[in-house]
Amino acid sequence: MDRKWQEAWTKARIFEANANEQEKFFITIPYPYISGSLHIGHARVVTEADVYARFLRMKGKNVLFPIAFHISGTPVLGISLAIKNKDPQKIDLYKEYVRTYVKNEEEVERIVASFEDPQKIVDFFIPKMKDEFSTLGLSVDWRRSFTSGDIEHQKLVEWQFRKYRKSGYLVQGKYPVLYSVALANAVGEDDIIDGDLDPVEKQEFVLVKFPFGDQMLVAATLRPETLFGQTNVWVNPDVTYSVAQVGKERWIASEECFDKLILQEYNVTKTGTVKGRDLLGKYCTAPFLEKEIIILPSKHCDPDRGTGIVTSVPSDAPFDWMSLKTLQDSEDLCTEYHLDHKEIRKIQPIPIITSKGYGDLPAVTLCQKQGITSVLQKKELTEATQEIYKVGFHTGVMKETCGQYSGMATTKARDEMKAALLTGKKGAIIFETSRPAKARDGSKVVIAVIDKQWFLDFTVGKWKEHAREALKKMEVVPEKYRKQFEDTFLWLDKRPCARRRGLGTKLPFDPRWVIESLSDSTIYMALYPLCHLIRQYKLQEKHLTEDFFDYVLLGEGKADQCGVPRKVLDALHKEFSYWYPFDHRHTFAAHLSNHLSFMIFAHVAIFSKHQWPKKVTFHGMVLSEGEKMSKSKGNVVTLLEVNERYGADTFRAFMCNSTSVESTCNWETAEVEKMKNHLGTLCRILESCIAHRATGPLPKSTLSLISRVERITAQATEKLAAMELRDYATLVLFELMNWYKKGTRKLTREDLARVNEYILTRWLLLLAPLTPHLAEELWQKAGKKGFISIAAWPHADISKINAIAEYKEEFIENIENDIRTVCRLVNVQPKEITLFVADHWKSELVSLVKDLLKETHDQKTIFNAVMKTDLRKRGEDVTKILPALLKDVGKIPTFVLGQEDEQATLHDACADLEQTFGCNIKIMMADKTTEQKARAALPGKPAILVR
RNA sequence: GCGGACGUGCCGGAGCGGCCAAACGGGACAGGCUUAGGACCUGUUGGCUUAGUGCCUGCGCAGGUUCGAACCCUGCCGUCCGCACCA
Repeated sequence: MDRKWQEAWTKARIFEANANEQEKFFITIPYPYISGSLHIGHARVVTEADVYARFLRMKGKNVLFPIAFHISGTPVLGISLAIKNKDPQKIDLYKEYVRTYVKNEEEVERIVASFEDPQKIVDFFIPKMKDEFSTLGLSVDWRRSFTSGDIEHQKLVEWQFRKYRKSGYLVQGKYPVLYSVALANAVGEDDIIDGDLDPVEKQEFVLVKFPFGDQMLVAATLRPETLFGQTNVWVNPDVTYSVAQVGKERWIASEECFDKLILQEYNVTKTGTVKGRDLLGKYCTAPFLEKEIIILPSKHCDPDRGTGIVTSVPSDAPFDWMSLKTLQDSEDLCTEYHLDHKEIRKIQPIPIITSKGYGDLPAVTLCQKQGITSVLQKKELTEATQEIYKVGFHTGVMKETCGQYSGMATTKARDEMKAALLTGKKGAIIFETSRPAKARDGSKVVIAVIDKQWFLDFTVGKWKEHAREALKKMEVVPEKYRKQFEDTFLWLDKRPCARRRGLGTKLPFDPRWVIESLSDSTIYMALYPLCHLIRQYKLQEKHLTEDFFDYVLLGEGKADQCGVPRKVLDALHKEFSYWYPFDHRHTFAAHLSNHLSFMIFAHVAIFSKHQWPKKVTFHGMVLSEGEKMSKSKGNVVTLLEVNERYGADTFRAFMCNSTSVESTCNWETAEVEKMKNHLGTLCRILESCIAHRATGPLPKSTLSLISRVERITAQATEKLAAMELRDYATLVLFELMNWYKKGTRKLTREDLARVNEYILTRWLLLLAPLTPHLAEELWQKAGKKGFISIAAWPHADISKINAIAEYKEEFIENIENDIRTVCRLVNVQPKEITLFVADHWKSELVSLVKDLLKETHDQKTIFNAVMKTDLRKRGEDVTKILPALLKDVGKIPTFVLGQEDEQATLHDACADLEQTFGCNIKIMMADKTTEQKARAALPGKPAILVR
């Protein structure tokens, strides 16, 4: 059934939107990146956008909902490289993908082999992705689809970057990246073994230079603020260090270190070596202290970490403290290294930082506390180091031993001391990975500094100011994300925007660089109004010049210079002006700090104010059976599976009904099955409505049902307009059904048929955005003309909303429940039930109190006010009732019907109640009986006597 | 570390100062319908309470503000998300 309607829609082209006189609505979602089969994560955003788009279309808007595809970046390239390199895993994986579409094994082989060419991957998967998306029943205008590799897109991006450059937003500079020497390339998280599980970060070490004769001993530290506590320098006695000319200086450091420095834009010439052992016992000059300190042995200096030389701060570094202690406690060890044991024993830790609860010598204190007695307790030492770092760094204050930095917070001292080292040429910077890491080919990952990296500099000029202005005017749903935008805008600084590899658009003025994939996808929505027309008019690459885009998008520039007839340009400009800006972008919340923010920046950089984004909405993530979807867990649910097992409507209904748009959706097969089941029931009910219809006046007993239907219509409309899809779905899938069942239970066949006639169209229309296939099918079965997908959204007849009728129904229901409670408590099968309607004066009292409550909740005030009226005559009773009433205002009925109406309502329901309880039911006025029980009656709560 | 969000019944999840023992959905239990199963219908599903439509306890934990708090404030505990060159 799904396929049938999808084809019918395509054939009738009802979702192809063109500029016209109608009010437009242009909704977009992030174009998906090709990565094999689409799964329910991809499907969430499009489904939600589609429900909304369908609603607005039915509301009479000219809705454009397009989808394009993103192919930029390294992943697609990575696939083709892997296949070129005959990577068996990747080949198998892609064979499997292809097999889902192609049955002939030879053909599968041929297709996968062709993937050596990345374009072939794109060519193969794009149509499949469109098909897979289509199985969801999307109301997408596919004519306007393109990929980020298409020439139209590339030309647009080139135009965008030329604009950036003219505005001074593009700058060049040095930049550290994760790098593999063997691959001679930068590597991303995906390229690193376990890069996703244990991310590799870039750490900045400060190199500290120790004058040592005419050379410099170079140590590396993460904590320059501790340098006043230096007592000695550690070198590894078993390591042979290198000596190298670095600029005008001669440095001593590990060979590995120099290799890294070479990659980090240092001018290094290795000139010789020196054994660690030979440095022991000698002295070098410590920066800040400006005095000689001794060089001592430590086997824990790793030549592949920093420089392989470590400056020792035993007061704050547990490793240093234990190393020092080992040496001090062992005369033999000193003798082995030809050190004067007495001298070594004189070395004392220097207190430098006071931090909460650790005293002056946190390393000493903590080692004692944790029972650390040996340098070999590596794990404990590392933990202790981290703890001191955390506490010392965030709560610490520099002591009087720290010269001009005394009294300063450690965080501040750190920055200032680092700066002092750098400006005084006593220090430098080296980048290290936060953990040892290997690329997928096994090669070591280090950090390289790229020179002349292109950046987008968000801090230039009024860029941020404009972005904030755009944000201010933009609708953000949920509103709580606005603050997150503001915060993001604050820390956005310079962003590298080009790489040396990957698919995408080349920088027009520096074609060695490819524009990075998040930077090339910030204004592509501007192509949706145009792309199919550019193709229709057969415009070529040579036409898509700066002038072309200037004119079509901005209405400025020299229109005659691009070789496109003015008429065509005007047609394009007109279409563009009609649609742009987009009215709504629906996105994953995780995209906020990058894609969405860049999108806003790009728009304010390129477009004028009236073309800035109008609205952004966010959805939550999708879990599968309570867990993140991943191939390794095997819980990825593809759209192909969804289509096979459940069909589009079940998917849509589940997705929208299971959770609110902004929350996490948990896909649980058992729950989805239930939804499928429910839709089956719903379908049967609607079919019986179709089969059994008649025109004619509706009986009085359906007043409340009609009221509810109208109310639900109004609510559904409201919820949809606010994109509160869960509430909408619950209303039309469940509430409407429940009220229908309840409200039609006791109707005659004839009345039922009339209700059916009334409700059927309404119900189908309300369902149409959510379950379009089901709605379309039943619409046709009911003999309605045209597609329900483009039928007019129903108006709620507010005048039929009858709160009193609804209340009366609840009133009777409450009585039923109360009678049941009483019967259960008394434990009798009732033979006769008497209902006593409360006295007239009680209605007066409750009405009065209800009014008074609008003003105050103060018991005294209310009591006094009541006593001023005629009710004073009932003073004693009032004193009894009032406190109870005020204690729980829930007891006060929504409407005070009054004695007459209450009695009449009970009379109307009497027959039903008698049937329900299988006994005779008497209704009496409480003031017309001597029965004690009757005195308990309250408005809305008749007293009940069971016999 | 920085920034943000969340914590409600057997479960998913509403509620965002009074109408809350808590919408809606699901599960479980009991009954009806049925050859049976499914579907469907009815009732029950925190504790106490056998003349009663009530009372008590309860919305992560501990306090506070208020006539009144799941909802506001403070602290604590726990869970999740984002932090850029990655799509």
